[in-house]
Amino acid sequence: MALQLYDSLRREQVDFEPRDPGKASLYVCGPTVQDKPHVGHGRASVVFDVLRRWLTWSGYEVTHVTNVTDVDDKIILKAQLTGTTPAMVATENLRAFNQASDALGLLPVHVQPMATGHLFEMQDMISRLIDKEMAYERDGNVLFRVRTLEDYGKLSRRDVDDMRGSEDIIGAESKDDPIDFAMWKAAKPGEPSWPSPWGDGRPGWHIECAAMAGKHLGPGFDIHGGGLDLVFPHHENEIAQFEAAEDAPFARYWVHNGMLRMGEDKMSKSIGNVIGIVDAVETWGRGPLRLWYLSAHHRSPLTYDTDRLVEASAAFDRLATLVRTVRTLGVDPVPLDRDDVPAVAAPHVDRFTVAMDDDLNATAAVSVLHDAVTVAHEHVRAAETGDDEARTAAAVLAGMVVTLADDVLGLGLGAAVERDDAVGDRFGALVEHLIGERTAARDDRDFARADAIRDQLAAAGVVVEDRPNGSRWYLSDPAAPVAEDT
RNA sequence: GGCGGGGUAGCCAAGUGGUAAGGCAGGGGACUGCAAAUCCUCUAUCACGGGUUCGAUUCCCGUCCCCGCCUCCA
Repeated sequence: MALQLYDSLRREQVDFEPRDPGKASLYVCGPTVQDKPHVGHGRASVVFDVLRRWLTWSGYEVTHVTNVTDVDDKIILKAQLTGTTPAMVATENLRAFNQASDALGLLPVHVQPMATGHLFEMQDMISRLIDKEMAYERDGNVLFRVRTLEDYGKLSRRDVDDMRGSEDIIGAESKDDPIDFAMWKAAKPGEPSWPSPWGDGRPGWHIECAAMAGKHLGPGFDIHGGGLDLVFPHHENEIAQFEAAEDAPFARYWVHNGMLRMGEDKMSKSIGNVIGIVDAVETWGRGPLRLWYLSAHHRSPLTYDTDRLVEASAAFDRLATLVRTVRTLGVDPVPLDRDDVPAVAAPHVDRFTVAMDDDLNATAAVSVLHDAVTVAHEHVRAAETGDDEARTAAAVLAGMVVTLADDVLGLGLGAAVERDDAVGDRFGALVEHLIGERTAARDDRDFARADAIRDQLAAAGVVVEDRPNGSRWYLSDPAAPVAEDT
């Protein structure tokens, strides 16, 4: 059993067979840098980050490209409203986007092409379409002649005869056909523009992805991803332009992520319910946030809701607790080697693999992790009464959980626990001293003093728990607020 | 109106032609000086009505309801 993906174009789940054996190419539509990224962008980022991580785990050499749209109407408008330049708006928000990506623990993409850096490639593609008479110039604009493509609409399953057309750049009456869309837009006063065979202007949105995916990954690359809301017109038009210009298939698989909702409402600036990615990471922590992102199938809608983030935090703590508990046994979790899976871990790894291979069923995969945690805790119980074999099993299972959670799901579980070590290096002696005093008090059955010390430590953010083999401590998570917060 | 996706326990959410994972919350028990953590345990006629079938939550038809896209959007 190997990876299967649901392909939006074929409308069914199909085997993943890459263009080049052993390699996987991934193009994901990135942001238009008009504003700071919000948690909706984060969902798409995380979904495809997990896909990329799973492909890598599965042995593929992955090339991950995510573009940046750094020139468009909204960026220009934003610049006009704030009295700055489109380039400054784009640069500032691109920086915010990359900062948010780091906070989310996204693996850096291999190529981050920008529209303004690919004017030549876009103009070249447009020229070839004009030569083929599949595009035409009108008042400095260039439009794609939709009806010249027999299979236009195959991705979004739209019939050209049912389409109304839009006035994206010039009035419908000025077009040969109202449904033709702009590939090159003639310059308007005060707007950024570049020279072209058709006069100064700037590229249309859809042409950039067609040109850049083609340039960086080549015809027939493997996976094209993006939000479900991009299916039409964006992706439909990408396919149209690319396949018309190149006479070659564009992408082998189309993967789309579902939209994010804010309670009953759609996340929308006008409602004022936009949550920034960096804010969300600071509030909830990377692990809980990503666990929440993965709490629904990637094609299903997902709702941003405080209660659900609290649940995700609790679920994440359950994973972290196992790691901490295992370490109190005097052993460290043993990282999982995918090429040499220990027998105790094998059934879980197999189930995890089946789940992920099944169109990236991360929700089921997470449940496998939870099952493994339960089994590991059973081993911990036995280990605490001196069963060395059980101790080893617990360490192996905990390591498996950490490796899968971090390498594949990107939760940052190991890092969350390492933070305790970092603090321990500086203040550990102090904490240990207090715990020693508390232990002495408990031995004297002076529970009032023992509880006072525990309360004191708790006030400082140090949680003390008594285990059969002694007391342990760890930091309460600052990124796990109470339910009523926010 | 067109296209598409859904309705599974208090909540979130997988999944299967042979009575349904996991998490969170809650009840009970074990453990603990008390906690915490952990383990065990309890809680679902799978929207409604038909049909196919030995048997459907899972397939088909219909009904009701929800959501997304059809204009910019991850």
